[in-house]
Amino acid sequence: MLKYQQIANEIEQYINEQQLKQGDKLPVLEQMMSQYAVSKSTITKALELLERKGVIFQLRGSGIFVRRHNRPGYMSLFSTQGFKSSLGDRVLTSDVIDVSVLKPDALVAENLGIGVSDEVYRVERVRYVDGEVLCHEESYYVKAIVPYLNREIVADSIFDYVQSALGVTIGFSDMYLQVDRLSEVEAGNLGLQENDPTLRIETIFHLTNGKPFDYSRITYHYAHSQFVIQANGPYM
Amino acid sequence: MLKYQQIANEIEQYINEQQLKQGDKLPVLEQMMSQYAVSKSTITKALELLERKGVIFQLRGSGIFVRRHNRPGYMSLFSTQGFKSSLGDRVLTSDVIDVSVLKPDALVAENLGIGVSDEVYRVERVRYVDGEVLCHEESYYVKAIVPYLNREIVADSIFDYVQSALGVTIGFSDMYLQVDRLSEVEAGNLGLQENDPTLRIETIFHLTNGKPFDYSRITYHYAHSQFVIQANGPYM
DNA sequence: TTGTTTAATTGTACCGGTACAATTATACTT
DNA sequence: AAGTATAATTGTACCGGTACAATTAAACAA
Repeated sequence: MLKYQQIANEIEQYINEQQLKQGDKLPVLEQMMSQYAVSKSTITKALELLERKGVIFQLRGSGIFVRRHNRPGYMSLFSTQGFKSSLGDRVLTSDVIDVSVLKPDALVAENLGIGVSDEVYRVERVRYVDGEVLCHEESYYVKAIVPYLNREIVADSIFDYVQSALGVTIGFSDMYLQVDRLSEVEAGNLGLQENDPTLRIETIFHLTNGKPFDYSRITYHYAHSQFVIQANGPYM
Repeated sequence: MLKYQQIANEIEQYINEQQLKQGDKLPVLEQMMSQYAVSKSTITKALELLERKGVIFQLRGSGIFVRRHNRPGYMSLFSTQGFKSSLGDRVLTSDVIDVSVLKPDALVAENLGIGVSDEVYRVERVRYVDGEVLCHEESYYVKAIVPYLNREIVADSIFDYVQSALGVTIGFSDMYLQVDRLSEVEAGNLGLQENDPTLRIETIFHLTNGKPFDYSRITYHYAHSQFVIQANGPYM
């Protein structure tokens, strides 16, 4: 692991351990430099990472402070790798409905940047938080990149598997959000009524080299899905 | 304006002018260094800014490439300053319903980190894109920070005013998303029916020094609001 | 042709430095 | 006490450098 990542983790851990709150001040840069025995730019890089994550904010001439939202029960939309990290002590489970290999339809192929004759894995599952329905997910993985999946892998975290076993790293993703009503079938999946409100999120996940490898459509149960986004500055 | 910001703008402009598409390669770092006559770290900083904005992605050993989503009609959730920038050629207008000074209730005070006896501006408006209802907004500004507002300012962009006239700069914001049904009153505001689906977004905007200055509640018209989020890497 | 090794390309990590602007604390007025 | 100039604190912009890992291209072998 890179130095600046490691340091970022340690600082975040320190904040949690000390139970620092919104506005609390962290040690100054120079102290951190000697504390971790690295150069200024490495510390700066670690802090920048934490700033992007929404953990701290920095104020020139003043110091480095803890930033923290204080609404429990909201999931971060950006725990790109599943929701694991932002769930706290809540338990995430999945019902796997389908894992199969097939040829994508035109829309899926388009979103994955492949041809309709290239194969994809189709995964369908319903996800629960503490036993309550969170969402229904239908996702497609490019088989050339993810050559093998099974129900065990899919029941756990697909992203963990892809990263550790296959050694591919996720680069960036485009998410499309939309509010709509549920169809009859969708309502059945979520234990709701037809025409009930829902949040639909389509996401295209790309590898670091820019190639799409996963296109997923998620419909959220409106009552059990609340999201928080911590945005930074005018430039985001 | 800072060098690296300026350069970031120029590169983005270059991409637009040349109509570069997803995956197209930009000049290599070294060439950019000489092109803009700055050091490597300044170029790096500019590129990092563009990467965060979702304009490019960088691949070590390979080059710098254009990243671009291609779905028209989706607004970026992160044009923190109103939606101006992501609207393209569509026209944003507002009906101002209320601009008044009052004492906040407990909830508003809590979110703004002030007391119930401190004054706030209350602004209520309905916003339209190309004449169609986009959302209903109710927002509260800390009067100590934004000492004056009127209907003209509010009809235009409040954020532009706050930044240019008052010289305060927006630092970061926490957004809370939730899907729900509309109440009768809300439905009236948006020209919809009671119980129709909606996306509610509460946002707390902070200055660079971490102080909240604006708390807003927006309810979106489900048919006219589609959002895109361009997320970066595992660390977001 | 197809795979394999080697070399060139290219962005990133990390170092260490100077200058400076924003904030905060201090000393000094009035 | 209350404002005002002054100095100390502190993060950020920007420079220039070395080392290296990931990618790609070139050379080579089967």
